[in-house]
This record gives sequence, C-alpha cells and structure tokens, in this order.
Amino acid sequence: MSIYKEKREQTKNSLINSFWEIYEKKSLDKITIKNITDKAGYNRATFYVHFKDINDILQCIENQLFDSFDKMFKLTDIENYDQEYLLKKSIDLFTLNTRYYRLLLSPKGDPYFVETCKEKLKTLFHSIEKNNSSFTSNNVDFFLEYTVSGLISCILYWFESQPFPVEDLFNNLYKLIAACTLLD
Amino acid sequence: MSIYKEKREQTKNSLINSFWEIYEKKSLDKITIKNITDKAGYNRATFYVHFKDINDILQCIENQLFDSFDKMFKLTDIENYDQEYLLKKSIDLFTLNTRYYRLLLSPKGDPYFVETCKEKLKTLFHSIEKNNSSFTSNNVDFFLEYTVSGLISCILYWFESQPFPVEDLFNNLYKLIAACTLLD
DNA sequence: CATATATACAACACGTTGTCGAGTTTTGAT
DNA sequence: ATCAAAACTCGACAACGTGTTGTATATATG
Repeated sequence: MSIYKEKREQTKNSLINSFWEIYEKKSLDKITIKNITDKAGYNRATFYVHFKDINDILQCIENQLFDSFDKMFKLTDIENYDQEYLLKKSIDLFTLNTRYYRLLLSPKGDPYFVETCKEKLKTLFHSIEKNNSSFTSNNVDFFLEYTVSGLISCILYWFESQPFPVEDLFNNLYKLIAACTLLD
Repeated sequence: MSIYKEKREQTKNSLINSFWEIYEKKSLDKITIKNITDKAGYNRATFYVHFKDINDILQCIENQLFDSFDKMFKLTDIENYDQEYLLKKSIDLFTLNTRYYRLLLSPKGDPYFVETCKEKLKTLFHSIEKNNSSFTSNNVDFFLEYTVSGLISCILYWFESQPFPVEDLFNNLYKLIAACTLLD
C-alpha cells in the first residue's frame, strides 16, 4: 500500500518535472503529451492515468504553489501584519520558487495564474488597509488593483534583469506602495 | 485589379470579424480554423490564402490597434505633453476601442499584446519623466514598470465593472501616478 | 479573343488526441 | 506459495485539426 502510493507519486512527479523542463523551452500550445512521456520514459497512455490533459498537469503545479502561498500567509496571523512585513514576505515567497513564478507570471505563462495571485495578494493587503478610513470602498479596490499589479510586474521585472540586490527591490517597492497609501 | 483587391479585402475582413466573434465566446486554443471559415461562409483552405495560422489573424487585429495607437501619439508631439495630458489620451485610446482592448488585455487575451502596450506606454511616460532628475536610471525603469502595469490593470478593472464615471477613473489614476512621481 | 493571374474549393496525407482491451510486472494479503 | 490488485505497457482505434496540392472559376491585361 505504501509502496503503491510511493510509486504512483514518483511517476506523477517524473511527468510533472519533464513537463516543466519542456515548458521552460517551448510554449504551452506546442507541447504534446508524447513529448512529456517520451522525456519521462513512460508510455503515452500512462499520462492519462495521472492527468486529464496538458492543462491539468499545469494546474497541478499551480496548486502546489498556491498551497505554499497559503502556508506562508496563515489567515489567522494577518491581524498582526503591517505593510512592510507583508511586502517582505511576498518578495520571499516569489524568490523562493523563482523557477516557477518567473515563467508562470511572464507573458509565456498563465494569465489565470497571475489573476489568482493578484486576488490572493489583494486580500492580504486589504486586511491591512481596512483600518485606513481615508479610502472609500471603490477607492480601496482601485488602489489594490494598482498596487498589486505593479508589485507583481516589478518583481517579474526584477527576476529578468536583477539590476540591483533584493534589498533595493524591497526599498523601491515599499516607497512606491507607501506613497500611494498616503492619498486622501 | 480593383475588384480583386476589393474582394480580397472583403474576404479577409469577413474572416477577421468571424474570428473575433468566436474569440469573444471561446478561448483561443479551442478555436479551429474550420470554426472561422464556417461562420464566414468560406472553405477552410481559403483561410490559408490570407493567414498563416490562427495566431496570424490575431496579430493582424493587434497590428491595427498598434497603428491607431501610434497615430494617436505622434512621436514629434511628445515634447509638448505633460503627465496629465498623456494619461487623458491613454484613457481615450483604450476606451475608443473597448471591444478589442477589454478582451486582449484580459486573462483570456494575449500576454504579448499586453507586453507591447506596456512598452509603448513606457516610452511615452519616459519621454516626459526624463527631465525629472530625481530618478536614477534603474529607478526610472522600475517606476515605469510599476506605473504602466498599474495603469493598464486599472483601466481593465474599470472596463469590467465601471463602478464610477470615466472622469473619476482619470482622477484616481492621476493621483496614484503623481504620488509615485514625487519620490526622491 | 487569348493569356495570365487571383481567388476559392475539394481532396489528400499527416500528426495529435483521448480511449480501449489485453497483457506484463510488481506489490500486498492469505 | 498463491491469488488479487495496482501500476504501467502495448497496439489499435476513431475523431479531429492541420497544412498542402492540384484544379476550377472569375477577373484583368495585351
């Protein structure tokens, strides 16, 4: 029973890894299931034992990232966060799994993944900003949209060129976010 | 000669329009060439007379939008722009072709199109900001990345729900952009 | 009117997909 | 040791989408 599950996990991971290695080179719509199983050394039919289709294997990776996201930001702790701490942890999260985020957040990546990341970050920043009475309901949503999309784009921009150390990434972003927060 | 070109244009436009109508309902990877030609009333092979593949027909639409973009922002005039005027014209541009932008900029859309729009807007905002000596070279790029991606996301956000009149869209965005500009 | 060219079509060969039933090997239980 | 179940392989299948080629019709040119 335990060896069954282990073997199953191993095959599944092997397929996921092979998929990702191909995805790092090819765009999603050019990848065939045979590409993946050939690289992993399995029969094409084995793929369908573990996944529904190519999108399913991508979603599988994304869900793992979402799990690590949720683990990092336990909802019970949020009350004690401030903007600075939240930004720090966000940068930590993205840099920890750079290999996946730098691709998934890029134009070659998955726009729906970006969307979900944005929504998750919005929730976090909103819970911090909710005591700030200077925002009307509409303005908060607008501010969050602006902040979070800027945040993600800048982190991705930093991934690509890494023009300065991660501390400056934090400082630059913190300045920008703080400036927008202090509006009437 | 004139009848050929007219007929050609007509067929091409018919295919483009049919494609877009389908694209408004289905995601790109589910659209087949037969879908398009059936709707337009042509043989599938006719598609290949005018376009290389499905991506080519999308690029064709995008290029038309880029043309209207460039026409709106003649590079010679930029010297006389200020931040306020540039933002106004940007909002004009997007709202004028809402039908196309709201889809192409969305998660269902084309990330590479978004990327090009961002680059074009960056160039414009950069030419205005270049006199502002408070930015170092790295900081300018960073500021532009943050501003432009926030700008586009917010316009798209406004497209979806339209929670307030377009004047407020401008005012809210102007406040956010101006706040970030005034950093040391 | 004859010839050349442009447009659209019908048919073809090819690759990918998702599924199936049958067979093999490895593991677990009695 | 024996039997059952699980994981995977194999070969084959129909269905579908793709891109190309040769051909017929409409239009333009000399």
